[in-house]
Amino acid sequence: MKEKSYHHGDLRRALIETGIEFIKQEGEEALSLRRIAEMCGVSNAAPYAHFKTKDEFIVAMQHYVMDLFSAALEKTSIEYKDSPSLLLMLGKTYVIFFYQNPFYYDFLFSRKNISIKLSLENAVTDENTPLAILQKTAASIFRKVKLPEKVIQNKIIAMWALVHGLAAIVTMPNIEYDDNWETRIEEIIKSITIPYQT
Amino acid sequence: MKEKSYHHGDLRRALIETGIEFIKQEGEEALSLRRIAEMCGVSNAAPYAHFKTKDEFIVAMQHYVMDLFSAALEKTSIEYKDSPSLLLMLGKTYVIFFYQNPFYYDFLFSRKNISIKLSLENAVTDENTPLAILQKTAASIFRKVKLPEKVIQNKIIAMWALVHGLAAIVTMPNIEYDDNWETRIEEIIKSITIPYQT
DNA sequence: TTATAAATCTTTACATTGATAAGATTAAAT
DNA sequence: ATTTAATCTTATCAATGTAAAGATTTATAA
Repeated sequence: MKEKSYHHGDLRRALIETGIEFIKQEGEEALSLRRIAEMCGVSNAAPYAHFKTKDEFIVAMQHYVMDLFSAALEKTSIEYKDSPSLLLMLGKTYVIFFYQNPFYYDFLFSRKNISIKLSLENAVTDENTPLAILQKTAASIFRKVKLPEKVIQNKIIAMWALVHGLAAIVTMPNIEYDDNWETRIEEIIKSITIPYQT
Repeated sequence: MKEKSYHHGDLRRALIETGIEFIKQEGEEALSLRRIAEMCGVSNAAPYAHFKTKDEFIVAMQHYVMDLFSAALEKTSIEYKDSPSLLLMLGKTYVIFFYQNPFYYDFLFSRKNISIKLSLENAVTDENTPLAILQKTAASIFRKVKLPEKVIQNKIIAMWALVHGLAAIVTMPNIEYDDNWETRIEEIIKSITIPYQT
């Protein structure tokens, strides 16, 4: 731990962590590379030794946050292993993760940001992407009911869409709702048996 | 139609329409107020006679696009009035709207942008917001089944989350899927009767 | 060890952008 | 017709991403 050396020592990590903390509180829109550099005590051009461009920096942070997200899902996956409410709890975890850090939603999923490959059909279940985890669980549950593969695939996507949409909704800044989303989310997911027509 | 007068004549409208066309093709991230001004044949400061700030310009465009969205839903609402598949078709329209113009999704819903008030509980059904339209329809359908009000509210939110999430998914740039989303969407929405547990 | 190379950081500089101020031109109002 | 308000232009500024050139430290190789 040097006091004030020319070299920072661990700038790359410092930039990422400072940047993520900033995004967590103020959102990506407000993030300026120069300010993050300043917060880390280095000059404005220093980050360019570690990231070719600001976008590359963003991508690095995304992977960091995406790992947090995956970890949350995996934790639930283990905790509720073999429980009949596993899928429900996974969905709840999905939503709560963003509910607790609203800025992460846009940061991970806004159109220009998505650097994570997602696959719908025949998910690569050996990967630990959030989608893969959800897919794997949903698939194993749905397959217990004998149904055409296509229907199962559709159900998986529907389940994903439901929780993803809920995440989008609960992170909207101008949404009005009475309190306790956290308990409500579970009820909403359960209510999914909607009597749509034809 | 003057050829080249000092005054533009209808600059405000021109800016909005040019801006929206730009967003439709390149997304909001790429939009610069100066470039839009240039495209309209005026100087860089001209827009400030019509919008105090860039954000105000953005909000104006959002309302424009949101109106397009509402109109699409209302059209479906009329077309399938009294049809048993009304809700399904509304949901499909919701998703297709963004599927056809992916950049609109982020533009309307990205966190910093949402200037439209949304209400979950006891929706203001006399307004023509997309949510209100969906809510009104869903409510009238769900209420035919005798259920506690809270359950109905949950189902409404679930329905909204499902289509909103689908919209988010189909507009993701890195998502892989085989063709014909348009026909698929309907099947996915229908498959919503998911056998979740507990 | 020492000379050379590579990595990391600073300073300077530039182009783009949102925004403001001062003034020119036109349209509206009295 | 004179005044007033709206609209537009031409500077100008500060913040930002980024490139270039050089300084300082670390790593490598002789």
